[in-house]
Amino acid sequence: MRQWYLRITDYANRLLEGLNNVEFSDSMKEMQRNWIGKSEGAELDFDIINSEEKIKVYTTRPDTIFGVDFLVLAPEHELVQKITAEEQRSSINEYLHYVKSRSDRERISEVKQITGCFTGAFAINPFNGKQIPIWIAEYVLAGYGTGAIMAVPCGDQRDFSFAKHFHIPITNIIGENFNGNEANPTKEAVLSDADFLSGLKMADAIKVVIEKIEEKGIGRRKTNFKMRDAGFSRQRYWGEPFPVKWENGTAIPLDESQLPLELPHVETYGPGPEGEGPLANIASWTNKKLETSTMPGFAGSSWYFLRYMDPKNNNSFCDKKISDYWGQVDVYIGGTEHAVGHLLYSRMWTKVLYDLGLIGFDEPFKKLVNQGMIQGSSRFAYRVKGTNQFVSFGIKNQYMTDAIHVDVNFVDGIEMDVNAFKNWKPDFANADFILEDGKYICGTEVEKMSKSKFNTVNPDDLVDKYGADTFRMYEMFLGPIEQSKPWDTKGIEGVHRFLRKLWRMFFSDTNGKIWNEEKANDQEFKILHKTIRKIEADTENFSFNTAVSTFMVCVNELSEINCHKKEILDKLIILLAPYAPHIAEELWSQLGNEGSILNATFPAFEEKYLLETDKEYPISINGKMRTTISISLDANHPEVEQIVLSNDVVQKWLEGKTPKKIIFVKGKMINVVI
RNA sequence: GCCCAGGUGGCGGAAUUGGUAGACGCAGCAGACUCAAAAUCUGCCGUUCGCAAGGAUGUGCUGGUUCGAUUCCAGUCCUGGGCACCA
Repeated sequence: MRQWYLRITDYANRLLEGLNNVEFSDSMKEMQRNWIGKSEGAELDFDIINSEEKIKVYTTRPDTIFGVDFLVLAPEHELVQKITAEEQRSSINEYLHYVKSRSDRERISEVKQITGCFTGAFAINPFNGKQIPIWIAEYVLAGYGTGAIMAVPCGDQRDFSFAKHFHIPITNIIGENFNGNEANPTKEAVLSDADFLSGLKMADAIKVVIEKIEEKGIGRRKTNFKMRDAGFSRQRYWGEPFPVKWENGTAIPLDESQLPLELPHVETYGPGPEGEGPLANIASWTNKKLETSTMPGFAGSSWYFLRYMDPKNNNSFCDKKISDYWGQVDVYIGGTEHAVGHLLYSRMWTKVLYDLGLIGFDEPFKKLVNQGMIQGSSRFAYRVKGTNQFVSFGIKNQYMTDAIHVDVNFVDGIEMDVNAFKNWKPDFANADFILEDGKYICGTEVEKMSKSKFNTVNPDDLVDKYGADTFRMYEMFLGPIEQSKPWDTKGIEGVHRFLRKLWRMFFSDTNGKIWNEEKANDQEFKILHKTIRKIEADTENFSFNTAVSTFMVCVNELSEINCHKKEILDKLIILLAPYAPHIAEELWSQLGNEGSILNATFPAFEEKYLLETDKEYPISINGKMRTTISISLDANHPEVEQIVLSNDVVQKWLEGKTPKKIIFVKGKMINVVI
């Protein structure tokens, strides 16, 4: 069946280069780089004895040309039949039959198995005229490079194993760097017994050989990519239809006036007569000779963000003036599972649209944030083999046991409620338990949340109990957004207490309203502006866990000095609104403010409230912190030295000696070196 | 095997360019309030020696650079993730 392909390989290099201009995580960039799989090397032609044909090999290590002991073709290579010698033909055919019988799965899973077959033909090393045997083997892939390699057993482990297995003599070109027991893939060794390359370091020899190859006209510098073109048709109904019709085997694009092409109504979604998509069953469709495959899911997902900018436009996918205005997506949040799919395709489409002049940027997403997964923390009980007896975690090693997932909802921390366990499933009704210290302790493991692992926690239950704000803030408080971490329901109390404490700054349980309209003092402004600065920075950095802790510190500090002033509280709850929107909105209204807090102006940070005249300097003796001294920030080095040396603690450590040196970093620290 | 990220208290984690390690929270311990409970509040909380003051030690491990290293460098171990006969 004919299939459509997206020629993404044409963009391989630009997709690679473009990674330098986007803010993706290192691991995300690495995944894309691996997938694109750029490698630089050379193609090299080998003549074949008694044949007009040449074998083109691809190598990243042309420096090892004098260590070539054989060539290997992929079994699917087009020259295999042509060059095979008569006396080898039956063996070769047998091997080809064997390869064909093996599924991809087997080929991948039995990687270590060495198989191959000699063709009976010989090639000639273009540099020294040496005759080298030509083999075929399934470890060489038809789809990569030229489907043929030059094998250098002293430098490549697969080649080495192959040579050993088939008793092919090994040439050593790296002297004592090769020990005869395994290949050494180094580039640092100095070449020997390698003609004009002898004495050169391998890494340097690469360039020399490539120049020589091009000069002799027997090959060329060549870059290869692992990435393949992407299959772009699906034999399904749901998907954008291709605006293409077929005339005598030629695909003709529909005229723009015939667009948009919409999916026809169908009664059933069964496949077409010859395995095509469901559209092949629709006469009104096939009569027009329209393409019956549809596009895959990543077609639409590659450019939807552009359509969002201009969703009602009937003339174009998105007016350029509008995409110029909105520009790239500033922040894209998603999982790593899209690394080599959607995120690569949409980068390519954006480049295509940019090349066509239809948009003004060639990377879709400026910044990508991969949120971590909230994992489950599973609990296990240990059943003694062949019994209905369960042994506590700490003493389970005295028995042969099977671990069984236990529902986390009847385990408090790690202590299991044995009665709840008995009632859980009929099988366990008569279970008995071997306890430690009167308790049944469970084993734990962090895994994906999954019903089958009984480690799921239902957010709705928690929202019912604590409210959406608490739940939302606790999720943020758990840790850095990019990190996966296990859910721990116990910790949610802390965030809940914080919100209650916040509420008590406005209303007392006994006296009702306690917030007031008094003027705030410098100390209160200092606390507020310290908070504004930190919240602004943390929010921009997606450091939500530290932002939540900043709110806690702020409320702790304001409570300590009994601040209930609207002037301060107004600003605080505006900061809080993105983190705990419900309570912030409610308090905003309770404070008598007009309208929604969402329309309030974000408070401006003012440095002046944080200016200090003194600094509590840490004083180190030989790099170890011993005490602190409060010193004016204006003090210069000699003044500081005098203050420090007259300090009792410093005097004690000096033991009458004179310090060798006093290091003073203004506004930071002081270190006395004895 | 190759590549990437990461190893900090009982736990989740903090430490913005090398400058007071452990912020904030959970759990725990002791206490206040209460008939009691809940709620709230106070104190302690890396390890270790010490009644205390204070000292020693401490960011996976071994070295190095530095007045000073969780932070930089080299090596090594472990965990998580990705890729994998890609020549």
